[in-house]
Amino acid sequence: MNDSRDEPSARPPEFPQPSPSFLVSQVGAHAAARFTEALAERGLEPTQVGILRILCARAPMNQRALSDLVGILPSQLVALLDTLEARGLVVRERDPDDRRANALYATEAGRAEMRAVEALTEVLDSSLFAGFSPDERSILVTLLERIVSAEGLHPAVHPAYRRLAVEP
Amino acid sequence: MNDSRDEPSARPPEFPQPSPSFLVSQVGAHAAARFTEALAERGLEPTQVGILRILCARAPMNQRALSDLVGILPSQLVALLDTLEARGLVVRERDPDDRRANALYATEAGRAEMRAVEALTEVLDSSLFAGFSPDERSILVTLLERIVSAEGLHPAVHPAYRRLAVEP
DNA sequence: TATTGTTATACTCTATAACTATA
DNA sequence: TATAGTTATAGAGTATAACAATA
Repeated sequence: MNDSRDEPSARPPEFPQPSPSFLVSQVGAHAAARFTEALAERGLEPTQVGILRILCARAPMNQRALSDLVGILPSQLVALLDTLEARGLVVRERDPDDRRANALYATEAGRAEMRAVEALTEVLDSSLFAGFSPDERSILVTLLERIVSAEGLHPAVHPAYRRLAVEP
Repeated sequence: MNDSRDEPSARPPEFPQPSPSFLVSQVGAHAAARFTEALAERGLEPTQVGILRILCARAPMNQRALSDLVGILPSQLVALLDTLEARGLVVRERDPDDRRANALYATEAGRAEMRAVEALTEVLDSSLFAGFSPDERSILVTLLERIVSAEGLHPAVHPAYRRLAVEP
């Protein structure tokens, strides 16, 4: 780690200037890794949080709709929801209108867990953007949100669930 | 205003403002996915390019050093280099100073391939940052590079290759 | 004895298809 | 017949250990 604050990174001269795409992917993967680390302290994985996040915002929802939204196969959703339900964060209720379908809800404990994860994320933000002024942080967010919008990404769905891909 | 038009994804009100960490990870994963797609047209995978990039910049290098740098296990490096060597992008020569070790080099074809990948990356940049002015693009790059520096990332090594090292 | 590259193998994810119960 | 959820299984990917050659 570098203890000099605003000093530009010491780029080895033999490596060319990386592209903006590479940079955002590199920093994004690092942020994801640090988030995964932080979550581990609560015994959670990013995918579980991704599902919990959706169910806190959009309930009830059946498994097919959830599968389509986040891009996780219905068959793997089963085990994922089993874990979340066993921990009391989510419930499956039978949909009275279609008895084949499960109506998924986040429980109150699930909402509390989600709030804890959000607190943990704020700590991560403080660490990752420690050298940033409020203005700089806000500029970065604005620029990234324009890409989210222009690329048609769902604002709360992480694309890595759809397929694990690495680097540009 | 902008309901379900073909307007780029407005934020559904039930989802809270995402954290900067989530945003950079989300956009980064999307950029990575698009890069993977683009690479597929050349029959390459991101990991192969990551190795080729290193060997174009730093040669000769043995497999142990490469493994340590990019965080790929020595055993998986074998098959990876087999593929790159079979395609003529990389060569293994025996290190005369230490006959256990291979001296790895990118070939001229490997360098040409790397240039093609860089051209392809520029196309991706143009698409991903299409709505950005040169100033905005440069601001984003500067902010991201400060994180690369502050977090001690190697400017040319993608963190997703790195395994979580377990100390014995 | 330790290290480099390699192989063999065990383990873990992911994807596909089959099964059930509803519709 | 088709669909929601589940289960079973095959395939891909990843990690660990053993091995030969060399130091």
